[in-house]
Amino acid sequence: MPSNYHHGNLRAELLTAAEKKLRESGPDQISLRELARETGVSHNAPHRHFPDRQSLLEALAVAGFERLREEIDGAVGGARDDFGQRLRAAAGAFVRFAVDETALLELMFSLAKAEGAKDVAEAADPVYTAFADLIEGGQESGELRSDDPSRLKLLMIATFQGIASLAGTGRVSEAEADVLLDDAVQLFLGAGTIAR
Amino acid sequence: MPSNYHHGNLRAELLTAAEKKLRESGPDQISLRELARETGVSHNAPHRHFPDRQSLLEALAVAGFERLREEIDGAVGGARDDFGQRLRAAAGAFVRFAVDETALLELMFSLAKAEGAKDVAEAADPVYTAFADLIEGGQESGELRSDDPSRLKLLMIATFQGIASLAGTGRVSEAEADVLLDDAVQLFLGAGTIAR
DNA sequence: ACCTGAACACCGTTCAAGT
DNA sequence: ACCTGAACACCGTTCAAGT
Repeated sequence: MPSNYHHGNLRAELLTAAEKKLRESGPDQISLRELARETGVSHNAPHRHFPDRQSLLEALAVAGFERLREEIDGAVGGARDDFGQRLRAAAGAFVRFAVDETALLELMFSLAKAEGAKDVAEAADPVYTAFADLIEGGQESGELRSDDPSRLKLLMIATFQGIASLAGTGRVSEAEADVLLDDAVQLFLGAGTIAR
Repeated sequence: MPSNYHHGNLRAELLTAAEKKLRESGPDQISLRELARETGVSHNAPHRHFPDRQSLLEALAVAGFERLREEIDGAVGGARDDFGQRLRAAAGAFVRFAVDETALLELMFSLAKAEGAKDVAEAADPVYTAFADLIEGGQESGELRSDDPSRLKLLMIATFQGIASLAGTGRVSEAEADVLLDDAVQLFLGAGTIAR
């Protein structure tokens, strides 16, 4: 039953190969035909799993958001039961992802806003929700001030997003990003000055 | 002297057409052959100005950074002679650019980090320098605390970058981005709480 | 359902040639 | 210097066909 009809997980194999290519050479270098060649199927076999090139990219983005979500959740779960620690862990996981998977994250954000890619936007949602829930929890427990919850929440997300962007594009090193994250969390927790 | 050899500003015309295409359809839809067709030259004429597709994209990014720099400088110059106002104006110009030229800014950042594109990285530098100089000026005049200049500076740049990213990808509206900018500036100026 | 093979239009890039 | 025209290899996409 190995059957010349391939193993049945062609879709997964294509995605893995595409992710590798994305990491090494960027999204422009992802070619359906080349992926098919590498996977040992006809140039047309991928079409059954991904109707066009765009849908392959979207699938990559969806999987990326799912993985990012898992890593944020994992980091939060592994942190001490203290709001500052959990927030720091979540943001740290985000920045780590931005450094390790720069091209993928770029693709993810790029498609999440694209008109056509509804599924990508849906996959992106839980990531923002994860941050939002965490922050709202801190506000409810009083660990974070809550003069205007939604504004503070957005500002925090923006800041983490910005640090991830700087780190992802190499404008700050990972060590500098860690310091930035510490400073940002401390600032938001209202600990006073930014730098000790 | 109109000469069938085209007008002499083929390069500029190609860039303009490419920018339009980028805005309307994204970078993937930029095709040298199509630009040549639209401009009324042979499919090979662009090659004299841009040796390959990548160099056209890099030229777009370089021009983009130059324009962004000009708009930031213009905004700062037009603001009141008060650090908070000038900072707010600079960040506002940045966010406006992110909203109006989302695809271009995405391309700019993407190429500024790319290994090969040294000229793009060089064009990007003045933009960061503009923010850095502004912030350092505020620290020197005492309008901005300076416990640790470089850390605060990076955190501010990251925050503005994040707000621009949220606004550019449509995750916040332009009005929300304005509020975010106000909050961020107020926070950094140490005015106390984030929300009044 | 899943894959193959041929065909079409398009693209980037290169080369030889024209003015 | 700047542009043309032909040629090459590659690509995404579609269609008819095989199992």
